[in-house]
Amino acid sequence: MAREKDGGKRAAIMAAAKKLFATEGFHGASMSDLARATSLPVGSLYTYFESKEALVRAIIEEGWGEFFSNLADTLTAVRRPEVKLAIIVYRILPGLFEDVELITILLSEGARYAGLEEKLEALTALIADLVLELARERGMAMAFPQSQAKAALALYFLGSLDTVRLSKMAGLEIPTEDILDFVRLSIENTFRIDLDPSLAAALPSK
Amino acid sequence: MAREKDGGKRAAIMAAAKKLFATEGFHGASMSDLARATSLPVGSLYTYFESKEALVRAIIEEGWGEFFSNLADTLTAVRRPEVKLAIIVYRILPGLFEDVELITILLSEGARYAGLEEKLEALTALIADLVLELARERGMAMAFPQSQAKAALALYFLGSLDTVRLSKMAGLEIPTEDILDFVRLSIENTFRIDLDPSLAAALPSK
Amino acid sequence: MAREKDGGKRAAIMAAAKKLFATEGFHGASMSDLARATSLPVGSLYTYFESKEALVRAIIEEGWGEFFSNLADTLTAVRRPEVKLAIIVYRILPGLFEDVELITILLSEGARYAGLEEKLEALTALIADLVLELARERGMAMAFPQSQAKAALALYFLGSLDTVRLSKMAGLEIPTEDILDFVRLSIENTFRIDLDPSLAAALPSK
Amino acid sequence: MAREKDGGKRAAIMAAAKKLFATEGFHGASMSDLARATSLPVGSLYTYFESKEALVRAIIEEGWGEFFSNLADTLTAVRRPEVKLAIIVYRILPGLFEDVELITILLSEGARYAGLEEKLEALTALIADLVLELARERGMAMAFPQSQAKAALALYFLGSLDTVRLSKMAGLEIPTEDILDFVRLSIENTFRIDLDPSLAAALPSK
DNA sequence: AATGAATGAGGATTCATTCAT
DNA sequence: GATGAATGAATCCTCATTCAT
Repeated sequence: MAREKDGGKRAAIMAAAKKLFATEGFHGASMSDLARATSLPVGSLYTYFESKEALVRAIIEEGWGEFFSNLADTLTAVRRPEVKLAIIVYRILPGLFEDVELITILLSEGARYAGLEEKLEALTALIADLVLELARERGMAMAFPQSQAKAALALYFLGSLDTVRLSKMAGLEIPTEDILDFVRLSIENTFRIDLDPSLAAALPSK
Repeated sequence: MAREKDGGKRAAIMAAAKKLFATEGFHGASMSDLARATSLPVGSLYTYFESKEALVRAIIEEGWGEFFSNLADTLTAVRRPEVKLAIIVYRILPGLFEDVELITILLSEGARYAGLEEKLEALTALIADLVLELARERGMAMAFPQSQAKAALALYFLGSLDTVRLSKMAGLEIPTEDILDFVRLSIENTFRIDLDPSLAAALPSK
Repeated sequence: MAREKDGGKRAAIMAAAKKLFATEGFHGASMSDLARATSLPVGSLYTYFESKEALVRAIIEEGWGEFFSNLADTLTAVRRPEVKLAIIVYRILPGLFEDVELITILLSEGARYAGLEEKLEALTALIADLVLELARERGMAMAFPQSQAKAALALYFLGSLDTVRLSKMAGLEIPTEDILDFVRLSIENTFRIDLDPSLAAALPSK
Repeated sequence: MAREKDGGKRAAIMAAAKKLFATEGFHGASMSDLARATSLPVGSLYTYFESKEALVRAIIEEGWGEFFSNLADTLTAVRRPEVKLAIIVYRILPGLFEDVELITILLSEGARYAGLEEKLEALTALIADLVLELARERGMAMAFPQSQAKAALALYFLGSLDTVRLSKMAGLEIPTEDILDFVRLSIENTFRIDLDPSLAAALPSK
């Protein structure tokens, strides 16, 4: 039997590539740089990833996948919409915001190869349901028409990602906590809801 | 006397570069591509711009400069803060949003060479004053602490830019109009103000 | 295991580069010229040498190193100073003078990258000791003050190299033998010594 | 009538080029660099010199010409050979050695275009006569056969130039004075002559 | 599977010279 | 004559990928 492809090595490559792509840019980091960073021969990179593109794609897919499945899990596992929101806002978003490297790559030229827009569509769809739920429960007329809700979501999501990115990568002085606070406050105002942190703590994290 | 450096040629190079950088990415567009696109010999590109970096820098500087001076002009030329806001929201932002190429470059790796964060700081400072003015006039307690205002502004600004970019460049289906509507509505809600389009129309555009 | 870096290829590149740099000049010979001369793709040149500069440096280092270690070996392996001189003058110098390509490069712009002056200092130091030894043994008052000895050595060394170079590369009609004869005679006169060729033949060459 | 070619401008170009070629190398200094250094438009350089090559050639020709005509003048104007030698050694050589820039260019790749070897032949011929004269007058059997005299002269001449160059341009620590002293001493020893400085002072300099 | 040398098209940039003005 | 923009071949070097070992 031939040796198995080594999962640890694959992970190591992805980790190093994530850092490199984030700091140097997709084009700024060469496969040789990556080989050096991982102390692996160039050839090996190609036994784990078909191409440089495939590598970014994998990084984005994994990062996004984790974020997205956390989100989906929460939405299905939890019943009360305000708890869903609280978990998103106190656990899932902060987790994503921690990962500046992923964010940077997500917003970079490398994302060209990863279909960011479809991911956003899926996200939008998921949240749209949550919003509907909330509106129904609270007997609210939706503050925005559906189309604006989509714009609102994209704007908030991309806006926070980009703000986090610029803060951490380019020295813009805005603490991630301020961004999160603003997002929470906006949600609370929009849905006239109270997002108590304890709501999020109630459920065990995945 | 020899031929004068041709302003039209310089502009043509910038225009072509803007399009190329936006569609192919800063690294994806080579100077040879640009030469072909402008029907100019490579060498000529370098009589007008010291380097590829200098070229993006010029594009960003020019685009941002126009946007920013429009903004600054409005803020000094107009007295009533709600009119300032209306002009920003009905004239200046739409103008900026029209220029997807600029937006794309602004958010790309090319911006690495253009100090985007300083530009954002300047923008933030300008708007912060406007917000204070508004709050004072309306006798409102500020809805957010100062720090969150900064986060809020960055988030809204970057978020709309990025949403516009993805809509127009990557097929995310969100009309620019929805984005603008959402921004207006948010402002109206935040400041309990009414941003009638006619307020903006009142003043002659620059 | 992948192919090993091929020492023969490295040597072939150096040999071809040596010839090219000597005949065309460091700037006159392009890396493409070298690729053509070696029937190797340009890229391969760079798997063996980091840059064009590194390539000249290697050539100079190797050539000088061989010359210098021959010299140093002789000085330590042999006891009698007149035998040392004889070996230098009948074996080591002629060997160096044979290598016009090396000499040409040594005296060219390429040497800018190779610290010729430090090499000369080292050479001077080595010979200075020999001269002292000789003077002491022969009970001679040194003909020159120390400082002039340094000037004398540099002048003789650089002068012979340059004369050899111009003879062989530019058609100046001075046989290498004449240059060597003159150097020998000068030494014999200076130290009132007799440099019989047989003294040099006595020792086995390295 | 058209404006005359401006001699001052031509001289200024040559002076600046001399400095640039010496410090940056012939290839290292571009015509644009030269234009900047002279505050002259590139085009003007070409109204005074047909090409970059022609420019080095002119620099070498002028520098060498001055040196050589000084030498020739002395040899014809003065009768006693020891005075000739004294003038050469106390006035002409020091003058040449002062001009490191010229020396550097003379020994550089730029000299490729200037026929250095013919110049050396001419110099050799001139000095050979002087040597013969001396030998005859002093009733000496020539210390060297004619061929070695040629080698000796080339070696001394090129050697001192190269030593001066490396001292002043590359930090080799040998004062020009030491070089000159050594040359004088060598001549005095060779021809059993006394080169009193006052011999040189006797004649008015050109 | 592992390795890392090999490849050569393509990258940004320079530069001597020309020539329209 | 003076000017300096125009030119495009040529410069050094990089890099994703392949493939012999």
